[in-house]
Amino acid sequence: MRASEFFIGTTKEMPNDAEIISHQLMMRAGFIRRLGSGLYTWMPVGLRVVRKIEAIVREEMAAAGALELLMPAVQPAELWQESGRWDKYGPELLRISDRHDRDFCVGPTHEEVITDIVRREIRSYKQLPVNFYQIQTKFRDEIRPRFGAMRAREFIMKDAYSFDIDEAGLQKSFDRMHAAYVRIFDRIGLDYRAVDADSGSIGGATSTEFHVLADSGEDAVVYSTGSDYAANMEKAAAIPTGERAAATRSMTRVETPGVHTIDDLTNAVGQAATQCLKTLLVKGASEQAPVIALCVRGDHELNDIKAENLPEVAEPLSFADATAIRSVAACDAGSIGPVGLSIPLFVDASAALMADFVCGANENNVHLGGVNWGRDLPEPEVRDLRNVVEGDPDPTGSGTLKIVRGIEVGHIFQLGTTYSEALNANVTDEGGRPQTLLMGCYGIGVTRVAAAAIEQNHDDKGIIWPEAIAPFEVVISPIHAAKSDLVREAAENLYLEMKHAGIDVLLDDRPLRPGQMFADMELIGIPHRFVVSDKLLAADQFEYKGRRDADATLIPRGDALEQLLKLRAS
RNA sequence: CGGGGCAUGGCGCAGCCUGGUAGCGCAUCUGCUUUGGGAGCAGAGGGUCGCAGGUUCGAAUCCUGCUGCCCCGACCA
Repeated sequence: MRASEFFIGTTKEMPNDAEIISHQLMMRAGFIRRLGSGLYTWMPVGLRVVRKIEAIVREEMAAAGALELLMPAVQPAELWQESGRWDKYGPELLRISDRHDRDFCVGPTHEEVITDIVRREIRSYKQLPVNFYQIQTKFRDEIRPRFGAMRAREFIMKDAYSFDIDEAGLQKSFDRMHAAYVRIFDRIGLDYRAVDADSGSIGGATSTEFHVLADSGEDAVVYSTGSDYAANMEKAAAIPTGERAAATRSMTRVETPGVHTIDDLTNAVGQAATQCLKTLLVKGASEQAPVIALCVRGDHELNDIKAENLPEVAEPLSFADATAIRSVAACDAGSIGPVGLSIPLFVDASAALMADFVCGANENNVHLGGVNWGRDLPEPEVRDLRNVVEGDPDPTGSGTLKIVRGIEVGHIFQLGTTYSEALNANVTDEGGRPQTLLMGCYGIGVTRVAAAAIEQNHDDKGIIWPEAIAPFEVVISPIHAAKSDLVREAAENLYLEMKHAGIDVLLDDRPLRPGQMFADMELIGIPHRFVVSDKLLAADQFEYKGRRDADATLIPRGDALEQLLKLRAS
C-alpha cells in the first residue's frame, strides 16, 4: 500500500473524552472515530487490524473443525421468549419493533438462533458433533459504555457454538476450543491467562475466561504463585487460614453512637477490622425467607456472585431495603449483627474462624464485643462468600494467590442443555430415542482484542503492534523523495521487492518532512521501518529501526528483505 | 437509575458572571523560505454559538423546557 493512496488520519491533539491509553491512541492514530455513545467507525487503518485478528481466528477455528456461517443481527422476540431470555436479559438487550409492531432484538449473542438452526437441521447423532461459528457485529446496550473499543455498545465478536450427543463429547468440543483459543492468543502475541470463571447470566456450568493482562483491565484475575491455578475474582475460592482461637472474653454491650461502617467501628472500639464481623442483609429467594443474613470479616468484601449462587439468595443479588431490615431487626443497617437474628444466616469460612469478635447488636448505636460462635450464638452455617485477597492460600494447596488486572477477551462455556432443552433441540440416538443436545459456546471479542493489545503494547510515541496484527508489517520512509529521483526509485524498488515477497508493506510516499512521517508511523505502531535517503544511498545502505528499538541500524542496501524476513521469523 | 458537568468553525477551547460588530490554538487552502524528528513567515477560507420557546430596542450571554454527550456512584450494615 502506498500512503498517498491510503487514508491516514493521525492527530497531535488528544480527544477530551478518551480516558484510557488504548482509546486515546486509537483516536489519535486514526483507527476509530466515534459516531455516538459506544458506537465507533473503524477507519481503514483500524479495520486492517480487525481483519488480521479475524484472519487468525478463522484459521484456528477451521483447524479446530468449526464451520463459519452468518446469522442475522436482528432476531425475532419469539425465539427469546422461548428461551426465557426476553424477560431475563434486561435492559442490555436492545429491543426494536418493525412496521407491523412485531418485537425484535438486536443480537447481543446468538444461542437462540443457532439452537433454532440446529434443531431444524440436525436430526441424527450421526451428524454430530458440530461446531458453527460466525464473526459478526453484536449490540449490547451497556449501562455505561466507555473506553472506546474496549467497552463499546456495538462491537465485533466471534461466537462459536458446539453441539454434542453426550457429556464426553461436550468436554471434547470444549477442550478443542480451549486449545484453539490458546493458539489464537499465542499467535496474536499477547500476555494472557486462561482463568476459571463463573458462567454468569448465559447459564451452564463450566467456563473459562481468557484475560489479557493489563493494569487498566476492568477485571481482577487471581493466580497462584505455586501452581497453574487461575480464576477470576468472582470464582476464586477463598480458603481460610488458621484455626479459631478459644474464647477469652465474655460478650459485652458497647455503646457506639453514630457508628455505621466498619471504619467507624474500628475507630470506636479500637479493634482491627479483622476482629469485626460485617453482617449484610440481602433479599431471599423464597417467600418464607425474604431476608437472608450474610457475614464476612470486617476487612473482607462480599463476593456478589458467590452470594447470588446460594440457592436461598435472590438472583440478582440485591441488598435488603430499610423496610425489609426493620421487618427482621429492631434497628437500621449499620447496627445489624448475627446475635439473636431469626433469619437464615450464612457465614464466610474466614469469618467463622473469628473469636472474641465485634458485631452489630441489632440495636441502633450499640455493638457487641467479645462475641463467640458456638457460645453466644450457634455454630455458623459456613459458606465461601468473600472475594479473595492477595496472599490467600492457593486452593489447590501450593503457593499463595496474587491478584492482577485483566481484560476479558475470550470466554468459553459448557452450556449443557440450557438452551437445547428450552428450545427442544434433540437428535435421534443409536437406539432411536430423542436425545437433548449438549451445547457449548465460545466467544472472542475481536475489537476488544485490538484495544487490549494496545493497552499492553505502547510507549510515549504511540502504539506498538504485535507483528501478527499490525495494520502494516513494515513501513518504508523515503526522505525528501520529491527532490531525489534516486531516493524515489530506491524506495519504490524496495517496496516492490517486499510486496512481491508477500510482505504487508506501506510506502510512505506522502510529501512530508521526515519528522512528521516518523511520528505518524510510530503513533500508528508499525513494527518495522526502513529509511531511504540520499546520504544512505551514497553508502549503498538503508537504515532499519524496529518499533521498540532505541536506535536505528545501518544495513547494506541489498540485505533489507533478508533482514526483515529474519526479524519477522524470530 | 441517582448526582455533577458540558454543548461556540473539522478538532481543542475562550467569551457568558456584568446582554451591544464572535475570538484563540491546531487543522485546511495559497505563496515564499526551509528540509533526518510533528518547520517559519505572509495571507485566505470556514461558525444562523445543540434545539424550541420566553424576556429585551437588541441574546452565544438572562429565564424556561427539551435533546445529546461526558464524568462520578452499585461494599451500605
